Amino acid sequence: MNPELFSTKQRILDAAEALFASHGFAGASLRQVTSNAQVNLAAVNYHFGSKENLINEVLRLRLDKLNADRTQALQSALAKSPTQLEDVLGAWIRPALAASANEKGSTAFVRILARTYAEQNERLRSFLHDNYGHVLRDFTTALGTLLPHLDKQELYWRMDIITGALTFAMADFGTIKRRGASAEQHRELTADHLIHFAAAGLRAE
Amino acid sequence: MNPELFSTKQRILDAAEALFASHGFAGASLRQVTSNAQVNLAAVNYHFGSKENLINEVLRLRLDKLNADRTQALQSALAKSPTQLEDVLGAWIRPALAASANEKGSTAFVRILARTYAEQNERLRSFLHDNYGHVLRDFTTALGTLLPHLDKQELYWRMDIITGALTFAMADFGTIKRRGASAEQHRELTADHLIHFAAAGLRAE
DNA sequence: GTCTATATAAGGATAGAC
DNA sequence: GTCTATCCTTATATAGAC
Repeated sequence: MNPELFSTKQRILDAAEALFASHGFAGASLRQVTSNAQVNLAAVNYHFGSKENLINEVLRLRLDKLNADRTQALQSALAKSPTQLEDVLGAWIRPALAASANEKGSTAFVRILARTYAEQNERLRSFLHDNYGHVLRDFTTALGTLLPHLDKQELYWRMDIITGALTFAMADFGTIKRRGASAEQHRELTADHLIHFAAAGLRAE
Repeated sequence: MNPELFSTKQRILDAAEALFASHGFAGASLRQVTSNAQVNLAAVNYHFGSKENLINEVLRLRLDKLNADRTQALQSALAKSPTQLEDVLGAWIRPALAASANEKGSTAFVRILARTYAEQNERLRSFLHDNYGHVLRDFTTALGTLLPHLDKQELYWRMDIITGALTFAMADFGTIKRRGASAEQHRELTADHLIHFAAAGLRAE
């Protein structure tokens, strides 16, 4: 439980996150991971038991934080009176985009997240559902009071659309070039565009 | 060049598409592919040369068709007078969703497509760009004449958002349950929701 | 074109010394 | 907790018979 930043365990997590992001879970070998982490191959099994366990740990750490950030942002948005649609959307969108800039400024985690959807791995999917399910419900409830003309089913449809666009944007999959903007500026711009677009889509009859 | 449906080559392509979709490029082995295709292991190298070539073939076949379908649908939308925003959006969205229902009714190809984005593999990325680049330009140009209040940069932003949501929907990543609807009905419903949402987002100031 | 058999490499995991 | 060495499996690819 020692939170030192450069422990063997932490170095493995960092290296695994980067490699999983760029090569996928199956495409990144434990040999690559331990080599990049500059630890011994056997250390993975010692600290995590198996590769699959390592994958779960990498995801869990990031998801816990994203969930907490979103929940807190939602509470802030709801505390304001009157609550603005754009603020609720921002509470959903901005923490997710911020997660794309971890302490190393990489987009590792979010590419992993997008990849997790693509994996269609049932274990990972239910893992995500367990982590995200109640947060999505809270947001949809909040949106429902702001958009009384939409029934619950319609709200879920639109949140699905928004989350799809967001996930795509998180992983920087788009074709938009950053030009001169810094990563932070680009992220701000992306969030603004997403919120603006999504708000219009949600307000549609 | 024999287009018989059950040739060794075709069976390999079909099996590869299904397995790549469910396990990823790295996660699906040629042994699995040839086993499912009920052909000999060596047949892959005989017909495709290497695994990477097989991957490219699987993608290329589907992309060629999607490109052609989108281009034709765009021309139909532009032929109508006056051209409707919803029609142009439909020409972008519907062929993509239709591609998710190949002759076997599976969603294999689109999961592969989503996965390709996630792979961040430069070879695959440029492959996609070469196949999609000019089609995206044509659509953006068409949208520009319908939405004169948006400059080109803004149009690309919004197309990025729409395409993100679409890619997500293609792969059926969302949380929406189909309930009683058939796959076809669900696809129609998804297209309608996407077009409706996207049109509102595009029309926003 | 399709097969068997195999070369060769890389992968996950573990045993056991330190 | 960390190392070396190694087991065992799986992988891609190819050689050569048919």
